[in-house]
Amino acid sequence: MLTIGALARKTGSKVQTIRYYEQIGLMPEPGRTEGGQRRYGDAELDRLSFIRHARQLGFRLEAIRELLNLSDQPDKPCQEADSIARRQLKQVEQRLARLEALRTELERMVHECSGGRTADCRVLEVLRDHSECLTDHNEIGA
Amino acid sequence: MLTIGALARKTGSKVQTIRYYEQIGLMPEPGRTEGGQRRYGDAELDRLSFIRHARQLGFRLEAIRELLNLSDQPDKPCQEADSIARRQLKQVEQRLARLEALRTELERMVHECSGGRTADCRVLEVLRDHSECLTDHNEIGA
DNA sequence: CTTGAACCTCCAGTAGCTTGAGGATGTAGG
DNA sequence: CCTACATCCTCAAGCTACTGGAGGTTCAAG
Repeated sequence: MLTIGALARKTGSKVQTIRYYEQIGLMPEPGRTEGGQRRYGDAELDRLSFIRHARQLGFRLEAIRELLNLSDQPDKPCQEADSIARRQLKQVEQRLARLEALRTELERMVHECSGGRTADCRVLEVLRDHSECLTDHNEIGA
Repeated sequence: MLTIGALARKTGSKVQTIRYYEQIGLMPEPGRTEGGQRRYGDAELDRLSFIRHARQLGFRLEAIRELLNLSDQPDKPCQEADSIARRQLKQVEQRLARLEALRTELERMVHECSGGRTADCRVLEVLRDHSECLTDHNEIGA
């Protein structure tokens, strides 16, 4: 039986985050000691690991909730899980493209700022001047 | 003279976002019509473009605030702007690395899910099983 | 039995907006 | 000049995914 702190250490989460997950119904209400402290078993460790891992992969909590529901019903076709992953992949690729453009621009900014005065500084120019923009002007994603 | 809606269209922002920026002091209070509607000139258009662009480059509003303060005092050395950009570049490179690992993992998930039942689905397996994780288990960054 | 780390609940705050209610303004067409 | 209606206004609350703190209790070691 694990305390909440031990569970946090094992999964790399924070204690408050676990309580938050419980609050929003992503983690179940665990057993308690006489004194009211939470105690966790292996099922909860697995579940939280799943959540942690999915979060690190960029899944939103709602998507994770869907995935957890799916994995509770193993006889359903997995199309749904697949499409969630596909959606995720698409978003990741968009973010990558934007970040790569951003890196290029920032590298240029840093290289061209050679320690002059602000008035000559490319860092500010690049941000001021739209025509030098290498990125497309779409939404900034979540 | 631009209405707030026209300014929004020109910069690709939303009307409410512009009002929000005004509220937090990132945009100045503009002139108003007799009836109380906001009217913007070129200075505001430039400033908002700057903000939009910087946001798309991943700068936080606080960093943007710093940059705007800098660009209001063009006689200062630009070291400060440079160091902001450098900080940003470092973060971007970290995010890129994480996202690339993520893409690999998601691609694997999507390719290996061959339309079976949920119980056989790699998407859920990969998320369940830590040993298959290709990403490092660090913080998910903002 | 004491000590101190770890636990508890509840509440507020964070970023960066977004949405909605309920009402006023501005402008184009008739 | 008047009407319609898109756009504007303010204010307030809501969103995601946590994080931090206050103030108090429990647990395990020594």
